[in-house]
Parts: sequence; C-alpha cells; structure tokens
Amino acid sequence: MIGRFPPAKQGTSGSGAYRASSSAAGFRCPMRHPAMKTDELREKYLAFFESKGCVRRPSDVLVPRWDPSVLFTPAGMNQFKDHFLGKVKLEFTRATTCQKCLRTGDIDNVGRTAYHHTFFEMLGNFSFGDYFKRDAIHWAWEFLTSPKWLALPAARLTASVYVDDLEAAKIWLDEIKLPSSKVERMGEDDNFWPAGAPSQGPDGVCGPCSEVFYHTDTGSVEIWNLVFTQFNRVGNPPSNLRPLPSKNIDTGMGLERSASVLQGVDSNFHIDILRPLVEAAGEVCGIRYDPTSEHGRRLRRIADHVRACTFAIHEDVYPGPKAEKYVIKRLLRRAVLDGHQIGLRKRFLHLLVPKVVELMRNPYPELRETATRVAGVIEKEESNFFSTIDAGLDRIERLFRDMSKSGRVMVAGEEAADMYTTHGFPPELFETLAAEHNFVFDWQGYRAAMEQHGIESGAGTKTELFRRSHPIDALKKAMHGTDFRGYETLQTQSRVVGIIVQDKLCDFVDEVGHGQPITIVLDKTPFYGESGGQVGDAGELVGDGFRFEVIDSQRDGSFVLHLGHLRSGVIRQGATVTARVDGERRAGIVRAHSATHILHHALRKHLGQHAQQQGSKVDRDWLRFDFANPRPLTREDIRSIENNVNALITAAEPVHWSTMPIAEARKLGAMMLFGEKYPDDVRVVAMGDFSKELCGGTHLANTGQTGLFKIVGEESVAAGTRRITAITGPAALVKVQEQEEALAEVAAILKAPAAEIPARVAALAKEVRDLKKQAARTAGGGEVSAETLLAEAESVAGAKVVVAEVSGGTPPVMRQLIDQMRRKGPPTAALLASREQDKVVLVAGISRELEAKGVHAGNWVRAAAEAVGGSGGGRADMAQAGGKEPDKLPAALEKAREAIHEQLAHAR
RNA sequence: GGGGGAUUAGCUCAGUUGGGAGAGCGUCUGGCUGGCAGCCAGAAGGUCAGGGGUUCAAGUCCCCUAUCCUCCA
Repeated sequence: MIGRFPPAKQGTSGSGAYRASSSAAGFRCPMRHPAMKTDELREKYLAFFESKGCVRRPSDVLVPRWDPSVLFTPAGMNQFKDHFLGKVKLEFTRATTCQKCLRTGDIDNVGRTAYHHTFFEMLGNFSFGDYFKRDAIHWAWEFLTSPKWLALPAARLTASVYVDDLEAAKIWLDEIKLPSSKVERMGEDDNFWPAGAPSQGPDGVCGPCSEVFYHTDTGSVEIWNLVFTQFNRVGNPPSNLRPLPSKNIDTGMGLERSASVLQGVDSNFHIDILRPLVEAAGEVCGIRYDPTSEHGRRLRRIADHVRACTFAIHEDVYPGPKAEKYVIKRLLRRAVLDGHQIGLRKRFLHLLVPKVVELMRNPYPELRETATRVAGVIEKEESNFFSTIDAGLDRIERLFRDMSKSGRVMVAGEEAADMYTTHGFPPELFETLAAEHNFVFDWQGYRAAMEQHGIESGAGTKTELFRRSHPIDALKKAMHGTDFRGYETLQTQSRVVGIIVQDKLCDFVDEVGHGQPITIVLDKTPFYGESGGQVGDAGELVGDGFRFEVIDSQRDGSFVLHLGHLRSGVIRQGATVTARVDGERRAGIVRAHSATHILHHALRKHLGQHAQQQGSKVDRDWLRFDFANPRPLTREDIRSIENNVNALITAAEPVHWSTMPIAEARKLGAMMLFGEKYPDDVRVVAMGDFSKELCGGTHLANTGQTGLFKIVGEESVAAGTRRITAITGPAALVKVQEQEEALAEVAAILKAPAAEIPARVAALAKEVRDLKKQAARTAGGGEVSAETLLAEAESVAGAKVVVAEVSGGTPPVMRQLIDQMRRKGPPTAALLASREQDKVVLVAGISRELEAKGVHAGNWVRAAAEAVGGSGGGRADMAQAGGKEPDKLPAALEKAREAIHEQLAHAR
C-alpha cells in the first residue's frame, strides 16, 4: 500500500504548511498543536462515536476461548460476529471499541517495516443493520479533519473505493467533495472483504470497502478501512452477489498507525507508547537504539513480541507445545534469540514487562495485577530456551568434530533442520557457530528440509471456520435466554419452548426408548447448565401424562439445554412441566464447588499469590483444580493445605453471593481470571472474610456443610501448572474407610499392628534383596571353582583347554569362572555349559594370547550350540550361546572339544 | 491433530551389525594435604521408564503405554 499514491502535493507550491521539520529526525510535518498522545487518540475516537450514538464496549479478550475458529482476536469485529450474522437478539445496533488484537501472519516483517506488529490495537465502529455507508464515510471524515477532533489537513487525505461501488464513490466526490484525483477505484483484491470474494469466494456475507490514506512527503499510510457488508455471495459470477436485507458497517482504524501520523513519526515503533519500550529493550541489551541498524530491527522485534506475550500471558496463555500456547512460546523465543544475537547470554526479556505495564496502564490497568506472574513466566521460558541452546551446543560440538575428522566443510541443511525440529536449536545460531568454525551453512537445504517437515506434519485437523448453524439459533432470535432459578430452588413450574431431536426443532416427541438423547429448552429452569467447570444438573421434567429424565444439562449462550430421554407419554412444545433437579446429586456438586473456592484460598495462602486457578472441573463430591506453581507439591505442602481447608470447613463460615457491576467487584478485590470475558454485572461469591470470587456456580450456605475434604491426587498438567484432585463429603469418608480396610488386611497378613507396617515391609524388602544377592553369589559356585576346573584341563598346543558342565551355572557365574581361569595361568580356552529347565546355556572364553593367534570364542561356542539346536556368538575373547535340547549336551561338549582342537591346530 | 527425539547410578550423560551395565560429579570409608571444584586409594548405589514381542541371547530390534523435550498446523 505504501507509495501507491504520489505524494499529495496538488494545489501547493511545495512550501509553507508542508515543509518538513528539519530539527527532529523522523518528523515529517509540523504539527499545529503538540503531538497527540496515543491514549488521547484512543479516548477521542471512542468519545466521538459515542456522540454518534454508538455504545462503547470494552475490548474483548485477546484469546477468545468462546470462538474455536481463531486462536487470537484478529480484528475489532471479532466479538460482534454473532451480531453481524443476526444470531443474537440485539441489545444495541451500533457500537464502538478499541480492540487488542494479535496476528502472526506477517511475523517475518515485524521490526523490518514501519507498520507491522503482532500485537496491536484496532479502533472500530460497527453498525448492525443501522447506519450505513453515508454515515460511516461522513463520520470518518469528520473525525479525521474536524478541528475539534484530529484536525488532520484534508489535503493530505485520499480515499479508495471498490470499482463497482458507485454509491461510496459518489459520497466521497459529491458530499465530502474530494477531487476525483483523490478517489481511487480499486479491484476486488484490494477493496473487497473478504479479498477477492466476488470471483473466488467464499460464499456468505461480504461487501466492498473503502480505505482512507494519509500522505506524508515520502509515502502514504492506510489509516482506516470501512467495510460495507451488504451482500450474500451465492455461487460463482455473474449475479452471485445478493443484497442483504440488513446491511452492516465494520470499520477498523489502526491505533498505532494513526498515532504515528498524528505524532509525525516515521514508524509505529516511534510513537509515545512504543518508542520508550524499544529504548528500554536497548537498555537491557546494553546498546543504544539506532533505528537504521540491524540491532535496531532486533530491538523493535523484541518490543513487539514482549508486548504481545505480556498481554497473552496476562490472560493465562502460557508458552507451551499446542495452539495458542505454542504461538506465545515462539514469539518469546524469537525475542530471546534476538537478544542472544545482540550478544546477551542471560535472561533479559522479563525485565521489560514493567515497561509494557507502564506504557499500557491507562487503557489496561489490570495488567498491573498480573505483572509479577507474567514476568515470572517469561523468565522461566527464557531459562528453558537457554537450556535448549546449551544442550544443542554439545551436539553441535560433536557434529563439528565429526565433520573435521571426515573433512566435510558444509553443514547439511538436513542436519540443521533436524537440530531445529528435534532439539529446538535455531538455525540462525547454528549458522553463526558454523561460520566460527569455518564451515559453510546450507540454507537452501535447510529450507527444503523444513518444507518437507511441514508436509509430513500434515495439516492436522482443520479448525471449523464457521460454526455450523444450530436449531438454538432460531430460539436466540426470539428470546434472550432461559431464566435460571437454580440458585434459589430445585423445582420450578416451566413451559417447554423448544424440543430438539437430532439437530432439528420438533413440535413434539412421543417415542419412548429412543437412542440418542434429545434436548428440551424451557422458559425457566432450576437446572444448572455445565459452565465454569461445574457439571450440569440431572433430574426430571414431569408434565401431564409424561415424564422426561434429564441426564445432563448444557449451556448454549444464555440458554439451558436439558439433555435426556422421554420415559413415558408425549412431550409437546408449549407444555407445562414441573422441572425437578436431582437434589442429592446437586448437593454433592455444591459441596465440591464450595470446597474448590476454599482450596483456591488455601493454595494461595500456603504457596503464594501466584498459585492462581488455571482451570477446574467440579462434579458430584469430586473436584479437579489446576493452578500455577513451578514445582511439585511436597507431602508436607499437601498435608498442610488439606488441614487448612478442613479448618475453614470446621469454622463453619457463612457463604454469601450477590450480583454487582464488574467495577465494584474489582474494587472489593474479588478474584477474577483475566482470560475470561465477564458480563457487565457479575456474581460474587464470598465465604467468611477469606474468599471472594467471581463465580456463576452453585454453592453451600455454609462452609461447614462440606463435611470432609480429602486430596487424592497431585500431578503435573503442563510446565508450571499443577493439578489437585480431591473429594468431599460422603465420598471422602468412603475413601478413608476403604484405605483403612486395605491397611487392616495388610496388617493381618504381616501379623503386625498398623503403625509398624512401614518398618516391617522395609525389613522384608531388605531381606529379599540380601537373599537374592547371596543366591547369586553361591549359585553354581558350590561344587566347582576355577581351580578344580583347571585341574581337569587338558593341554593342547601349549594351551589349557577346559570344557565342562557346571550344574546350576548362570551366565554371570560361568563368565566369572572363566575370567578367574584366564587370570590364573597359562593361555586358556574354556567353555562352560549348564542346563536350565528345557534350555542350555553355553559360555566360552579364551585368553588374549589365543585371541591374538586367531582363535575365536564366538565361532567356538556357536559350533557347540549347533549340537543342542541353538546358536550364539559374541566377541572373540568371550561369547555366549544357547540351545533348546538339553539331552544332547554331552554331544555338544564333545563337539566343543573337537572344535577347539581344530582351532588351536590352525592357530597362527 | 501430526512429525522428530528422549527416558541408563543421587545429578549430568556415554554405551557404534544384539553377546561381560559404564564415565564425570556427588555420597560414604581410609590415607595424604593449609587455598580456588585439593590429592590418592577403596566402597556403596541400577527392575537400563512400564508392558508385550522377536531371539539361544535385548539397554540395544519391533509394537503398545506413560512422562518429558522439540518442531509444524
């Protein structure tokens, strides 16, 4: 895009208002007022569109777990997908946001160009069937040029429109009064969303767009993209663009780009919220930031990546081997590698986290709350990466030695690719090391090998880009959701508003004994749909002449889905039912859920505030809780955490809950997870004065109702994350009783009191070990010794020859005997054999002198083994064989004598 | 989701067509010795991740499982 227009010099004689400032490098045009801060730009934008009736919405999370089609939020419109698709009942029809985004498509350009980032912020305004092209264009123009807002000189601005979008062109020309030379018409590859959609697809919602450019003396910057989604594409051209009944506006204005224009700097990395970070990166790397140097590029990359990772880790996305976690790991390692190539040999990246937090504190004050943990996670990953490099260095040293030995001068691309894919060793570093040893590095071969690796890894599973439509969508248009009454009651009188069988809405079901569960939606319900880790309720729906058994409850948005089976009668749309939750089951779930909160508190008290929840699952008197901790818990840790939880249960602290605006909950210090997007009003569950958590789940009235809490497992789920499994109430009691029972059985077997069992078992284990050793020492050694065997030896050609059966001789014993004979005297050749059930074992050994003469123990023992239906082999001085016919052992020994005579006769 | 690799003494690791489980550091014992990883001698310590298979014979080859590392999507 850069440079598509000639510099906008029309109508000026190249002087006055456009004179580039010569004082500060990078300042291309003089500002009429002090350069606008990025924070101010962000706020002005949102305020401006609020004044146009848009609802100001907070940024969605960076990692939208609710949206399986993306790993990270890629654009401002992402949180409004369902709004655009008409899938939800709208609470507002126009909105404005500043959205944090992360994209890795252009990752290789980051640092090299002025405008590429992985992490960035996007200003946007959105219309869902409300205002359209005229307002969108007029407002964009007003915001950019009005003295009250950005006050950019109109002469510096141009627009582009889609070639067939006469409507947009007309607005720019006739209403905004841009000269026709400043309105460029572009094809579908540039000015259509999705790019190339009319001819290439995909089918679905699409539309032309219009971009606004700002021109400096050296080039132009695209600062705003207005997308007019007005068509539904159906099939191939021609006439495949059907007008949508409801037209939408989706706009995006890059915050960093726009700030760079307002601040008159030549790169996004030089605006007020980024340049200090780039310079801080220079500081921790011990160099001064020079924008034009190779190191300058590296510092910009470090700044970009550390910003991205800080936000992602803030939302609990730790570096790891899968999906979004892997993206973060790669970003971190790239940044660390840049530091390494600048010359750093120790951890440094984590030192930049405070700077990120400081520069972003106005829009994202919550970063402060996790800064320590974020820095810790980054430091850990840095240190892992350095270990990876160290381990790789050993391997590479070995490779270099081999290469020198064999006279090779080029590091093969395959070797480099193997070092990278198997051991994580970066090729850039490999190349540097190779150069130091005067080896050539084969980049071409490396790339080819990596491409091959990509093919072999396969495409994996393709993520579903568009969620398939669901019958629930029809309900979503009609009502906001199911009214959940399960906090106060376990039984309601409800009305059936939806019956879904195999993904289709039905009017009634009368088939009793159907296989697949069917789904019932009610207007109100006491059933808790699975969410927040708590499993769904079970129970029954009973109405006039029918009974429906609910085996599970799920949630879809704000709807509760009752899954189960019709047991009798006919269930109809509109029928009145008594919805009744299985109270005993729910009670167990509630005990486990409240215990989870108590456990969370105890973990943080005992291990430190970093031990934050990473995920949980709550079932009937059973819970699984994942939390951040760098090392396994000791038995003492577990014991004292368990004690702490049980003490808080015994204290019988009251449990209260209330709903309040999220800001108020934050003020109260309620524990919240930053990877979640919370509604405007949140539910806060408080226990005594020790725990306050945002939580939608169901809880006890008093912690004492938990009964007993018992930890039954502690394990690792990922680097830096541990998992505790625990049980509560009756289940905990049963478990303890079972263990008591098992212990009693063991005590009975040992005939020892329970308390003495450990000592008794230890003594038994030692005894077994000692007996085994003794047995090994005495086996076969009882009757025979090296001396007795030698005494019976015959002399052949100056050598002693021993061929004998050693009853009960195991291979180690026979080897030892042969060793003793060889050490004792003259050159000796010995072959010993023993029977072992239906097998024969043969061991042969010869003195070095005989080996030097060409006698071979392996050949010898093989010759003998053949006589007992086996084979064998080994080294020249010691070999081993086996056979399967013990009866023929005497013949084998005879054969052995012949064979050794033969060999000695031919000895050199 | 897929590819590659690892798992051997308390720790770091070696173990090469399948044939006697090793080194360095650490520990213990004895001796020598004024230093910063002091030196010498000796010893203890292993279900070669677990399970199955091939073989006369498996740390080594094949299959499965677990855990970890690593790359790709």
